[in-house]
Amino acid sequence: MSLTVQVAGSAQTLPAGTSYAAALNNDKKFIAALVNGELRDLVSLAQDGEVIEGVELTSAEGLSILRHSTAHVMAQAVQQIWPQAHLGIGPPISDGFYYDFGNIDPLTPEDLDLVEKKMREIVNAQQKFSRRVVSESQAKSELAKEPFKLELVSIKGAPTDEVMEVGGAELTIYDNLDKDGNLVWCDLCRGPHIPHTGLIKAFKLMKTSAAYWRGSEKNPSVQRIYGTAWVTKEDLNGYLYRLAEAEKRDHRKLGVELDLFSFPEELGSGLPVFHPKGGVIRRAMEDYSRAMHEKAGYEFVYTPHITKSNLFETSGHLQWFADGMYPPMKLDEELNPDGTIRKPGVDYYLKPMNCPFHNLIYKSRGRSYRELPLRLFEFGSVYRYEKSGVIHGLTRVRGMTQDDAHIYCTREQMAGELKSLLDFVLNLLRDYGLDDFYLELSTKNAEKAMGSDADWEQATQALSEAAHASGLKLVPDPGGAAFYGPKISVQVKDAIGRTWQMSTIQVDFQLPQRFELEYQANDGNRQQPIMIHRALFGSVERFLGVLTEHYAGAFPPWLAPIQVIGIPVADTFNSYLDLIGNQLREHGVRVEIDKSDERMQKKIRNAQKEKIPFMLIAGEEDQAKGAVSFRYRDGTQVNAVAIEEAIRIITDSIKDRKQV
RNA sequence: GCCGCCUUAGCUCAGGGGUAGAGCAACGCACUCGUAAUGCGUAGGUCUCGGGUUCAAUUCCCGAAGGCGGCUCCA
Repeated sequence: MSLTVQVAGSAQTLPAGTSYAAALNNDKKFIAALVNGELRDLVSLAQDGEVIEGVELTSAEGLSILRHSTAHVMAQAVQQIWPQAHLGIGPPISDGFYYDFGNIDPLTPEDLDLVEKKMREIVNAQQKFSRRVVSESQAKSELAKEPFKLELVSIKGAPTDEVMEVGGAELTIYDNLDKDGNLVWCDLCRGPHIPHTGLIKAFKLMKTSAAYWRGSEKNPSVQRIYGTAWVTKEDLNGYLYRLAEAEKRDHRKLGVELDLFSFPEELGSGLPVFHPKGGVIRRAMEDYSRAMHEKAGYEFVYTPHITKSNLFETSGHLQWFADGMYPPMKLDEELNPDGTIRKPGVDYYLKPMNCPFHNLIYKSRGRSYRELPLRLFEFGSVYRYEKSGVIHGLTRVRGMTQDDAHIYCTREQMAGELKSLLDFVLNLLRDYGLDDFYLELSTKNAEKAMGSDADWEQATQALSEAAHASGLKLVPDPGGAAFYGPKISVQVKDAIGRTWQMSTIQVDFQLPQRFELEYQANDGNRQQPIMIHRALFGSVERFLGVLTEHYAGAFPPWLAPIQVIGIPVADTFNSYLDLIGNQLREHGVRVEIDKSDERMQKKIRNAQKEKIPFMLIAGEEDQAKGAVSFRYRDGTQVNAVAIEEAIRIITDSIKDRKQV
């Protein structure tokens, strides 16, 4: 009997019992097969009618398989060292893999070295990965000592994609066999795997941490070990180099080095202060944002940072968001001499969101349909009581300023408003130098939502249409919405490919109801407006943090704290540079002249470390020609530029918000 | 909030039961120089904070605060 299959696009007839490896000509570059769109081991047997393609180690799928197999090697090593350790799950992740273990003490860096050493032995032993289909009862008896695996076997009925140990039609165990075919170790796993461990040429264990079993706080903790694996040592080194580069961009580090901001311990966790240089950047960002909002028809409002609790009762925040709020301040309580309450106090809360305040502005008088859309904008400071473990530099803080606006419009206006809003958002982000985006659509979380399904449906639909109209990639985020409505968030990729959630646009039918917002329609009836919540920076703090990392601290001139530094070849040229500096200042340029006692070389080094966009160097030759010499941050120099030309170059780059 | 690790001068880091060191930065003096570090000198620390053990704690133990890496969560 023979099989007819498609191999790499061409029809072939093969004898029954042919493995995928053989079907693929035993080509060593393949480490797995893609069969009818599903990944399989090479040693599995081809079936009639299948469409077969080879998977190379260097492909995305190949790398995932390599990393998954490396996770198995690590688990084997861990169990060889600590036999009592229970196996959790061990999937590949971007750039690497992890494996979770129960019943094991937290690992030290020395422990990791030990595991790595054991892993090398396993790799050198070239163990084969051998797949074996088992029945549920067989699996349960073989895995009697693995409580987590038993749990996975019993949830197999409802397989989830993220648990790759089980899933698909059958349960499988992968045996690791030594050169003589003896069983060394085995693990419940869906597979596929690389043919043998010898293919693992470059790996490294990166870090350990605790994690919750199956991702839920309610479950027990497991110890997670993260590792990375690559096809070659060069790839591994390249990855480690990229990590080191990313670390150099860390805004927390640059914030200190460039004297931009700090987190004084005295203030408490997650509460930043901005130093003068950080303040310049922040003001430049905010000023430009204000100007653009003004042009786009927004009106500016101001609201206080605290309020009596009834506002947040009306808005529903105390019902749905209390965990994220600072506890209340109780004021004005009066007691009788016996200690009983004579006059109850009032709770005041720091505000976690600006929307209720803007609603009060809307409600301050009757509104006409002629006023809609009404766009209220505020740089609003909000405070959220974030759990201590989640605070992270400027990207996750407890006190922040949102560039927050609320748009009140009619149902008919909503779709158009959303489209133009998305356009406005993306253009503004581009002006700040971010131009690689995708969108995420966060929809209703059944456990944490108020309002009718129909309203949610309509709001989600409108957002979805606006998103599609933008032409950007749209990723669904089921259950990710806030309690009052669905949202689109703009995910921004930075210069080294990391994504950040920045802007959010949310449609809200609920708060207008809860606040009983109204407008008078052209037919004289009273109607309820729809509210759109939106923030472009997300928070000014986070945006500044992301920009710092995006630019690695080398801000474009329009944002740079010091735009130009004058460096004299010797101090006799100080006054000549002062002349140029004063002209630049008249154009509003932030310029300093370095008149310190240092040598010129040292001044250049200092300016370089401060990442100042323009160094203007002047000595005898320049002065004689009425010129200056440019040095840029990348080391290039342009000598003998006439003063007028120099001023034009600098002011143009600032005006155009160009990077230099 | 959970798990682990960390906290010594402004920064980066040595050190270690008998109250401390380096480099850079700061300050002073000399040097006046053409594209990433001139030389010499001076000053700077309740060793994060609070308890405990000890004749003696910055060092060992406990707790807190802050930080870092994850988990969970999120602008």
